[in-house]
Amino acid sequence: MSLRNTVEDGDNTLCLQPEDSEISFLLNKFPASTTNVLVVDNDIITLLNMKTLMIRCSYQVMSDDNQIESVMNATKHGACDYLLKPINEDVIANIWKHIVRKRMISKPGLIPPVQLDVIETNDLNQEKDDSMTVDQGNSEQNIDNMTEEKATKKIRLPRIKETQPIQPYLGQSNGSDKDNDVSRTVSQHNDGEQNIDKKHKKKPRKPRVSWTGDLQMKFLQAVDILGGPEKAIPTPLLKCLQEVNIEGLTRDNVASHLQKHHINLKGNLIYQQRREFDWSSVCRPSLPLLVLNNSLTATSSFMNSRDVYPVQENQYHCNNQVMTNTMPSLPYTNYDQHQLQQLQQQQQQYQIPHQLTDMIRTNEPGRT
DNA sequence: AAGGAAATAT
DNA sequence: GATATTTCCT
Repeated sequence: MSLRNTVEDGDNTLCLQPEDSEISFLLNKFPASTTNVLVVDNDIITLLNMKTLMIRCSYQVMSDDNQIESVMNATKHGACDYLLKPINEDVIANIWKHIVRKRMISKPGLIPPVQLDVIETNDLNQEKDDSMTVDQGNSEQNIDNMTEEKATKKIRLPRIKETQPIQPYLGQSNGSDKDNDVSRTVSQHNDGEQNIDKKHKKKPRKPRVSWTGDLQMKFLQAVDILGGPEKAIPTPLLKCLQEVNIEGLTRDNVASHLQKHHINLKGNLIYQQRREFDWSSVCRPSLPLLVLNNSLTATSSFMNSRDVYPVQENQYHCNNQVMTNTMPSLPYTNYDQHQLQQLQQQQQQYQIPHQLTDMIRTNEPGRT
């Protein structure tokens, strides 16, 4: 299955050049109904099924094609994606993101400032739930446990800083009534006793930046531009992001997100494999194609789990782990037929390794 | 200012 | 309890 915005405009330079007016529209929601999808398969039943799915997701199905050549053609013309079945509906529902992403890459300068998805942390919204908030009260105990624990690692003094005469944090005490809840009573009790310590002088926190959607997408692009996660460092990263009109981020925001990004990558078993292949060289000018196999769902380790973003680079989920497929991928540059065939053969030889999944199972701690 | 870790919010 | 994000420290 290949996907592109249209195959009609004949030139094979990137023909995805959004108009200004189109862009702001895009940033909010890409209209599935203007996305043309070419479905290719040699089985007519599959074709029909796929067509149904596509239509259900409001895509325009141009044709149900079973010609390999169509794939090649589409690829040449900038297909964003190439999936093997079976494909679940989530994948389909999110196809449009590729187009948005591609457009962003092709015309970063045109993109209007992205409004950060900021979550207001209103102190007064404490009233939302009563689910186990005991922690607040316990945190003092924790400090003791921790210091003990830290002794083995690094000795770092707990952050206790008293600057001003402590002002008891009343934020939640005015929670009207509805606190017939034990946890709260407990914590309040503690506060009453020894509020002389700890950081009760709550300095207002910055609103949280939510690294989802466009922001995350651009973050990843910026990381790529800087030479990958190992080379990217906060300040240049911040500048990159500002260049694509993302404003309002601080260096700290970026640094911390980068930190998390690193942690995520380290958690990835196959990270080493990934490093062996210089993806950045492939990904930069255009995205690699991805082949999905069996029921593995591709996703980005960088996205939040609630974000369905099925085809990010070359990763997929497997047994709750993010795996990386090291198969060489097809960039959509102007390969001649022969080169394409060679690459395709390489791809076919490469099966997403069931050995890997087996290996992981074997290494799983035995359950009882 | 980078990197890392604690604190805090979700 | 786990994660995400901010804040602080070296």
